[in-house]
Amino acid sequence: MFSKATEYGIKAIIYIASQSMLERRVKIGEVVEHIDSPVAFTAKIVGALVKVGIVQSITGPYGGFYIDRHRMDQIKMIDIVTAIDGDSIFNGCGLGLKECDDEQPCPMHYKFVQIRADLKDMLNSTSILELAEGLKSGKSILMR
Amino acid sequence: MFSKATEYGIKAIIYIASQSMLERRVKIGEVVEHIDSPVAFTAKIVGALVKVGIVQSITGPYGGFYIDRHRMDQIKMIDIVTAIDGDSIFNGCGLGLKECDDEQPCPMHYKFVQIRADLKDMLNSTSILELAEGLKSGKSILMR
DNA sequence: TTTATTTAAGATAAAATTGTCTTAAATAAA
DNA sequence: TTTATTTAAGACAATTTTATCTTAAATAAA
Ligand code: SF4
Ligand code: SF4
Repeated sequence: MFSKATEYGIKAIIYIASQSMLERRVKIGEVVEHIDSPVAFTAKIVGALVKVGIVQSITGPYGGFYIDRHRMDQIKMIDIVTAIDGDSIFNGCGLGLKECDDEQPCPMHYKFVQIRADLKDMLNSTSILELAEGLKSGKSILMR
Repeated sequence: MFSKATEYGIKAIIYIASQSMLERRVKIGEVVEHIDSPVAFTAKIVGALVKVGIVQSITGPYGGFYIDRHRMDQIKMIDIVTAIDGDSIFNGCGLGLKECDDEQPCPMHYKFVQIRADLKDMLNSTSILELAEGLKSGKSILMR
C-alpha cells in the first residue's frame, strides 16, 4: 500500500509519540529497536519529518526526537504519508492513464474514486494521538 | 496503486480484448501504439499472461495475440493483477507489520480491512469484457 | 575548553523495478 | 525449401527505491 519509507515513517512516529506521552525523548537507536527498521534509512526519514515540523529534535547528549503533546491530535496520518510519498497515491487513474473523460468513465472509475476517497478519509481522520494511545494500551505492537 | 507492469498488463489486455471482439488478432507493436507503453517490456508482460492462459497467441506471420471471446466475461481484473504482481496487495497490514493481534487491532485496522475488501471486490467483479466494451463504445481511451 | 553523544546531511552501495537488446523458435507464404 | 514475420526467452542496462557509510554540526557534561 505504502512505500517502505512511509511505513518506517509511520511506525517511527507512532513510537516517538507513545514515548512523548510519557515525557520521554528517544534516540534513533531506540526507535529502530522498537520498530525493527534499518537505522540510517529510518534516521533520514525521521529527519525529513523534522524538517516539515511533524517531529521535533534536539542534537547532542540527552537529545533525541519528540513530538509536542498538544499537537499530537492535530497531526494526521495523511500528513506523514504526503510528507514522504507526496500525494501521488491520491491522484490520477488506477490504470495509469494520464487523464480520462469524467463524463465517460470506464466501469471501474467510480469504484476507484470511492476506494481512494475512503483511504484518504481514513488517513485524514486518524491522528498520531489515537495510534500512540493504541500502542500505549498494548493494542498494537509495532515490532511484529 | 499498481506496478507499471500491472498497469501495462491491464491496458494491453483491454486493447487485445477490444480487438478480439472484432475478430482481430493484434501484434505487440499495434498494442503498444494504442496503450503508449515500452514494447519489449510490454511483450514480456503479455507473454506472462499467455503462460497463465489469460491471453492466447500465435507465432509467425499473421500471428499475434487474442482472447477467446467466450472467456472474456470469466476473466476478471483480479486475475491479471495477481498474475503479474501476486497477491501481496491483499495480504498483510497497511503499516507493514508482519502479524497483528486481530483481537486488539490498531485504530486503522478495520478501515484498512474494509478498503482492501472493496478493492478486491472491484477487481473480482469487473471482467475484461466490461472494460473492452467500454473501450469499444468510446467510453475509455487507453492512450491518455 | 575538551570530550562524548547525538542529530544532520550527503556520498556511496545494494536491491528491486523498469526497460532494452539479441537470439531462438514457430509458422505462414512464396 | 526458403524467406519473412511474429512471439518466446533470456541476457543486459537504466532507473528508482532502499539501505549504508562517512563526515559535519550541535550541545550537554566534565
Ligand atoms: S475512467 Fe477508468 S481509466 Fe479513466 S481515469 Fe477513471 S478509472 Fe482510470
Ligand atoms: S491492527 Fe493496525 S497495525 Fe495491526 S495489522 Fe491491523 S492495521 Fe496493521
